[in-house]
Amino acid sequence: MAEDSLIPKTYDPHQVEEKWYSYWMRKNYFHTEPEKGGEPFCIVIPPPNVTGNLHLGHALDNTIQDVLIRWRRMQGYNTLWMPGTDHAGIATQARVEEHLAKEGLSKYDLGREKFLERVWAWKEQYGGEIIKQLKRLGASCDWERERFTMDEGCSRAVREVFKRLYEKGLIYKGKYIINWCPKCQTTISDIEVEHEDEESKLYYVNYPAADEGEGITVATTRPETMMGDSGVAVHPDDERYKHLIGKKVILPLMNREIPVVADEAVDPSFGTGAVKITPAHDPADFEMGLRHNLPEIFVIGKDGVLTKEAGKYAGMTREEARSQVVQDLAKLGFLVKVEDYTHAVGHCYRCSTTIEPLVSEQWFVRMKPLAEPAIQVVKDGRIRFVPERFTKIYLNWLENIKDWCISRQLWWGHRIPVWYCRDCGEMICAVDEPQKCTNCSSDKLEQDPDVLDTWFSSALWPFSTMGWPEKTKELDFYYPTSVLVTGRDIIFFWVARMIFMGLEFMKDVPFHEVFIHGLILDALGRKMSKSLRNGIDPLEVIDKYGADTLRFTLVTGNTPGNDLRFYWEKVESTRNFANKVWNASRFAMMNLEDFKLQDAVDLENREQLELADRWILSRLNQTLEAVTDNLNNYELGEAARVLYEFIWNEFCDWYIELIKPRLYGKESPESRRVAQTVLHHVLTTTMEMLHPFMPFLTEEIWQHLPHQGESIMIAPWPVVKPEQFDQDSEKKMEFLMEATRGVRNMRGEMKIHPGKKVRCVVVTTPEDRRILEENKGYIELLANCELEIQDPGDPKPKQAISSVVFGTEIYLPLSGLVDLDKELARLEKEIKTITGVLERVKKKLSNQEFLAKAPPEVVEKEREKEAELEKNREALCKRLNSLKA
RNA sequence: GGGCGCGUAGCUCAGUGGCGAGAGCGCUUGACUCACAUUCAAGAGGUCGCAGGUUCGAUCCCUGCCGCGCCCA
Repeated sequence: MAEDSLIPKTYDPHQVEEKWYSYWMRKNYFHTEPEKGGEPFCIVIPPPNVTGNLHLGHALDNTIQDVLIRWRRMQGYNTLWMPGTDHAGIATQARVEEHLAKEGLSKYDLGREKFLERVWAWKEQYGGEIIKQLKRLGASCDWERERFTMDEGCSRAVREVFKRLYEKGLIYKGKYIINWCPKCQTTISDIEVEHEDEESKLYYVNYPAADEGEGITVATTRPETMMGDSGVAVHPDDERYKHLIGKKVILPLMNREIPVVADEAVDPSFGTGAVKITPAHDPADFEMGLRHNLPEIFVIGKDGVLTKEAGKYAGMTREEARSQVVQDLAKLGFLVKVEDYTHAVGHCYRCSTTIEPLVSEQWFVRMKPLAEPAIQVVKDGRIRFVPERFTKIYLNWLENIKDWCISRQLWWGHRIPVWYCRDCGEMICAVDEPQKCTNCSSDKLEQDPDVLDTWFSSALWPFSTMGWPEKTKELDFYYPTSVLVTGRDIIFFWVARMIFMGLEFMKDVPFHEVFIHGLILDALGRKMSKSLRNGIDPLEVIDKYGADTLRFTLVTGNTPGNDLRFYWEKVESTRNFANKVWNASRFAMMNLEDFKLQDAVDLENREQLELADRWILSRLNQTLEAVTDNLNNYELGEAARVLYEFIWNEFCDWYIELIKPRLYGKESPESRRVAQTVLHHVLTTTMEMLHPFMPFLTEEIWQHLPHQGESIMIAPWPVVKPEQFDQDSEKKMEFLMEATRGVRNMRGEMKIHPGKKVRCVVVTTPEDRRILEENKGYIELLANCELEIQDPGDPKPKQAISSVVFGTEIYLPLSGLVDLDKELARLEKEIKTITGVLERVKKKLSNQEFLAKAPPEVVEKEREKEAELEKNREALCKRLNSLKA
């Protein structure tokens, strides 16, 4: 039969995926309009870097989104998944610069305009790549609506937002200390600095008194900045130094007089309790400098090299200067001592270069007023984090927020919409380029050279993609979006910023829920990174195993918010699952060749259903209920697990095996028709449930089965049929399955060849006897045996091994083969374990407090357990005694 | 220093105020049974990190400790 069939024996994802994705695109299923009706369900994609490549983190993030989107679409929601890409300022510019460097060119050789042309060309060339990769993954985004953070609409939103914030006084330009990356040659914001502990030294340096009195010894980790010192600070309450406050000391090497000041920020327990103040090169010192009116002396330039202000150290790198300064201090006798010291040093998140704090003129967003409402909406529950624990991380950050430095010394990005008049110095902020100075009407205007932090534009993503500041029907219908799905690494970068921007400009939250997932780690539990070269290319996984397998692998065994290790073994076992589904369906297709939808019997007519039918329908409904509940709670991994177990264990291992005789026509045509109907119904429903997770495989199968409609992806999500829940059938089946296992177990123990049919003798209670008489065929089929039901009084076979299942005794007579001693030992062991459990149950049931305080159903359950265990133990003991006799 | 998470089978991980605590992989035994050897059947393997507490009952809730990881300062 199989040989005749055109359906391959193993599932081959390759042609299938291509075929169905283009079919879906052709049918325009991903696209939606507000007018389509239905409740809105909307997700905006976290826009990946336009010139980047898909990595496993994206694969996970987008699989989750696609599962939710496909599920809600099937449920009948008006479902919009808004796709797009991010211009990723620093990353993209750096890549193009690297590329230019290979031609021996720098961006300065080209000039700003030509350079930007090159970046756009680069974007055109590589920009589509990641979108193609998302399509390979099966992402059902509304591609007609694809956006890019630098396209006209989004750019306009950026300028509009800037202007409104500027006019409100929430954006300002100021001279402050910022984080400078000497390699990237730009500022970066506080959260873009990564702190790493480094083994370093703590240098104790003596600053002699100016007036022949007592000097002071300061401790510092950065002696190379001391040429920029403009003071020494001690804690005001520090008894050791009280008498020195207000006095002057001499800055060694520079011979400059600097004051000793008192400041609360000094930690008396650090070093000597006295610290040097370098306002131009340390954030804390900068603040102190302001408080005490100390000058900022720039000794390190933007190239990371010491400046003229540093005297003889000018031209050295920071590292060179440090060792030279230390040498000189030692030679001149100022160096008191050096200690080993470990402390956190800031590095650029992109290039890992040590950050240099610098004072410079930059643009900032005033955060306090924006943070306030963003805190409130989360506290009020108008935005909910899943898992909940991320709420605290979010709140904690916003409650301690500092102003956001938004200017970047890059060329690629949204240029700051501010112009300066060369004639009168007027500063003009405008959405569209102004022609004349608003103050003196001069036309000599020059735009600010800097661009905005990339996250400034991504913060607007939920509404800029829908046409803001225009009042569009999309904004009206889909905003606020339903849920944001993202990794926990960008809660601060992105999630928080979208929330305050949304509240400020849309007067409403950008989304109702934030679903945070963990990171994908390698098999050793390390983050995947370029430098470790431990990254896995999702496309490689798709090529080798198919997109469905990758998706299912990423989703299973993943609990919300927790990291996930990537194992090829896990991919393989998921591939096996896909193949299992394929083959179960293949079996169904082969046995439904003559089956049409109109042939289906009415499943509501329960009379014609066999026990196995009623059982699988009941299990199907339990599964559907569990899958739906889990999806509702963002427990995607659990939903997938439930499906996996239902399909493999219950549907394949038991139901399909049980209906084979009926399908092969060994029973009545009516029975065959019923089995076909149930098989078709269960498989179709299961494929529908599995579709959000494995869209390609399920579409392929669904299309092969008798079906109604054009595609599984627009089929309605199945609904629970309460009348199909069937406790009684489940209980009976459980008994029959356990009995089957009992026989199989005995066969295994006696090493009876699976092909050999054996005779078994069963002794049971009257009520179980009825169940057995009606359904013993199930056991006979699946354990390859013949059951002979005996009356309790009849003599039991001596030469036999036995098994007790829910009080029913099953004997496998084997004259001459049974090792009596072994059998006795086996029985004794079994009795011992049962007795142990039984004792615990009895103890519980004799505890008055348990009976009084435990819920009745728990007590009832314990009673049932007691009865069953008693029954089993009694049977086992009787058997033991009869063998001994 | 503060916060968060994790610690369950050899490995990777699920799980629940009431179970003889589960899965996948790995391991042992047997079978190429007409959907599937990417399979089927049977089996071994656990002090649920440690110590207290709450409770009729704790692997689960609380406290402390130990170990690992992450985030923030």
